[in-house]
Amino acid sequence: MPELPEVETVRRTLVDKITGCQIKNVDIKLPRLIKWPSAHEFKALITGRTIITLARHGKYLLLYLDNEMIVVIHLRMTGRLYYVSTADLTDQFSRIVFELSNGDHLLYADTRTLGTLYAMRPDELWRISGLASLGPEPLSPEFTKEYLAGILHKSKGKIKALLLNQKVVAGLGNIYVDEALAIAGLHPERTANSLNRAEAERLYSAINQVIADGIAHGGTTFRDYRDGAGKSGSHQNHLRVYGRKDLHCYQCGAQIVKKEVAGRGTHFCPHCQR
DNA sequence: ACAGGAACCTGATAGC
DNA sequence: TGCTATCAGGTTCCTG
Repeated sequence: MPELPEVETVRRTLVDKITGCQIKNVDIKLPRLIKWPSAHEFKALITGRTIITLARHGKYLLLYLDNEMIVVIHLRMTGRLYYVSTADLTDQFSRIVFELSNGDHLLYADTRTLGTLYAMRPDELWRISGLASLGPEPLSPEFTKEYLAGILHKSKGKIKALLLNQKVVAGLGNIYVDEALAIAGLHPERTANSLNRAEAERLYSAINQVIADGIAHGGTTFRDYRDGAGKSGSHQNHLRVYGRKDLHCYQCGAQIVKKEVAGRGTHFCPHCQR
């Protein structure tokens, strides 16, 4: 479900509400979601601690506590993290409930239960391989045209697969990759090293643009995604190709194609993207 | 290096 | 109406 713009929106809509709150208790309804340490230790480590801040790296959320511990959360496909004010705990997919000392709750809900949670000190974060190996973030100083061009040049795989790789760029997922390729006018099955300089620069700009737009619109809600206040995003109203199979391309009128590429449902305009 | 498939899960929806 | 197949915003692991 959530890609960088969705996870960042969750962070922004949550950080001010929970900073300074003490975690009075943790109700772990589904212990197997806790990947490190044991669910029992997880609960002991964070109960009674105060939340310092909420950060994000790629698609990971990092909840900093006042005892040097960091609760790391990955929402995977259907995870949702949101603030519930009046003990309104009616979510049927509620999996982990953080009870706050002010009487409110920070709720982790997850339909497919693929999400993962950890509690670690900063020097233990290397254990989360996906977090430790993240590439640069779009819109960051580390993500430069030269960096992307260099990666493209030495990669022989399909451009779609490359962009889904979190080691290459942190935070892109299936929706935003399709959208970035649409904006750049590039076919998802192009080999990465076949892009010329101008195409690489178009792709670079498209990635930054689509991520910035996604954040500005509060993320894309197709089904499950909600922000930290339980609200939907609106970027689904701005998508060019994703979810538009057989509909007409806004630019040329051709029918949008959906095809499996790199193991994922992939949408593109066969006329505009080459 | 890379491709493809399976695995981890549950539920909505499309099709018959 | 009801049953079945397919698909889903992600990541990791295994095989070829």
